Amino acid sequence: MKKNAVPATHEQQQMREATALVQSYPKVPVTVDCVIFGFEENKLKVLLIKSDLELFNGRLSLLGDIVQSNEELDNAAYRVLKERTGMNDVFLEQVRTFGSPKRHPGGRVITVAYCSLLNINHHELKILDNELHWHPVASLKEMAFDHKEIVDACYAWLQKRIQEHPLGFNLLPDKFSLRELQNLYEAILGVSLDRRNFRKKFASMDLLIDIDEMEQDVPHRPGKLYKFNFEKYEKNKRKWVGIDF
Amino acid sequence: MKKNAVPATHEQQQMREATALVQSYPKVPVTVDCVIFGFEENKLKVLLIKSDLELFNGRLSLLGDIVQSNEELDNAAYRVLKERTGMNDVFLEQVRTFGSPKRHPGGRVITVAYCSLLNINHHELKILDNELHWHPVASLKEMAFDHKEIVDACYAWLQKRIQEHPLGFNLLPDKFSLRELQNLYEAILGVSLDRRNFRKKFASMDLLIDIDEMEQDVPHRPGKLYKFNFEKYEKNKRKWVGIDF
DNA sequence: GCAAAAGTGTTGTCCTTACACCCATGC
DNA sequence: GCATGGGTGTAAGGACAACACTTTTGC
Repeated sequence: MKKNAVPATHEQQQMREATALVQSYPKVPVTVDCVIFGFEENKLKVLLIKSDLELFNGRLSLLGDIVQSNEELDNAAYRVLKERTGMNDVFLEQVRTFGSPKRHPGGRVITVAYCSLLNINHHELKILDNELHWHPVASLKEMAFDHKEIVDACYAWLQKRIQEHPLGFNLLPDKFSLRELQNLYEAILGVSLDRRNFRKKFASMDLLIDIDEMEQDVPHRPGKLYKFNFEKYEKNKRKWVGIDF
Repeated sequence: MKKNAVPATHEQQQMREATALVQSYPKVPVTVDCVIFGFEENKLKVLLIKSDLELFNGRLSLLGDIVQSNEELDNAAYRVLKERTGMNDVFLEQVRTFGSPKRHPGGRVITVAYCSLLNINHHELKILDNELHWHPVASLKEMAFDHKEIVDACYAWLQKRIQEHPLGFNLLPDKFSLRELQNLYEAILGVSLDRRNFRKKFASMDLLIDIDEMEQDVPHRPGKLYKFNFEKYEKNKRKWVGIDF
């Protein structure tokens, strides 16, 4: 649509007002921090570096970065993932924003926490700067900033989400045995589950594809391997209504 | 602990580094927006104003404000609530952060969305600036900024949360009938529920206190009034483990 | 007495849980 | 042949869904 002079000027005037308003606001640096979970040796692990800041004396820190001026928050998180693991087709979801004025010793920084799940074996850690490594979640002690609190929040989020959505499969290889799947659930939820009931449960959901292959190189009877049927799940997503508290 | 000169200087040096780092970061204005839900005439409603910005030509907007330099995010949201409803003992929870670079016409503004629940009758709207009013959620059309998207996200959040936690009672008077409670659930979830099963469900939870009062001034047989037993609920919060998707 | 909503039980189905034995493989 | 985990079925109990009639009150 072609604009004539008068409304264009009026619009421009309104834009100037809006811009002036935003420029009058106090500003604060905003970062994203990624809590990247993986599963290895039957343990839930999280990808961490040693903090850059001397102040923290080598304590562990999440992978994070400043959000660039014209960058979507989600994209900033994907960028961090890409830079550190080389992957961009990874599960990622915003969890919560942490903005306590004292959380960063250098001044106020607000951070948006993202949770990400990936299969450790599929992702070579490209960059070993700052001693990038996987750490078992269960044995984390003090961390830099409020990063322990962020990890705890994401872990609680994961525990809840994994019971309601098939996120867990992002942590496993494409092909997995029911034992691996059960180990994953037991490790993340911190419970032990009845093997027969667990298998029955997944059998009744009918979301696992039997690919007619067996485990290799295990020192016992090999188990069958399965894939998760994401298409079928997406089609039949249930709308559950109930009251339960 | 008294510090001697050398470590103090070292610490100060580290602090200067940290501060310099933070000051080098790009900065962006951060706001909070409150999605304040109420329940009236068997409808879920949300508290909105008409946008200040001429650009939006009177479209509806959430209640929000800039986060002050040394303010906790939660406190900023409580402040907004207090300013508009006069109340500070209100349910409030962070839901999600919206940070698309184009969401504000005056430049980039990141906003942290909060969801809040209150009983409309207990809260006189103190300030009727900008035509502060309750609007039925079901009939919301276009809104200013991305506020429709934020309301939708908070509504979805509420639908999910109300099934797992007793949030709904924040929307009702202290004393309520089972009918009112059921109306609330039906309105929020958008379903109709079997009256007998609904009552049995709550009876079996044993979290409603029969206060031995009846409804007044209803043009039909009055129902019993109840209070919700928050203490008992807090004590017996269940740890549920199951897989369901 | 009529309109309007309150209050109340039973039954079948399904899901969950608890539980024990034989089987296939590597060593 | 033994150690290790794979694979399977059943029975009981609890939760949920479906369903209809009587009671109380205001008018």
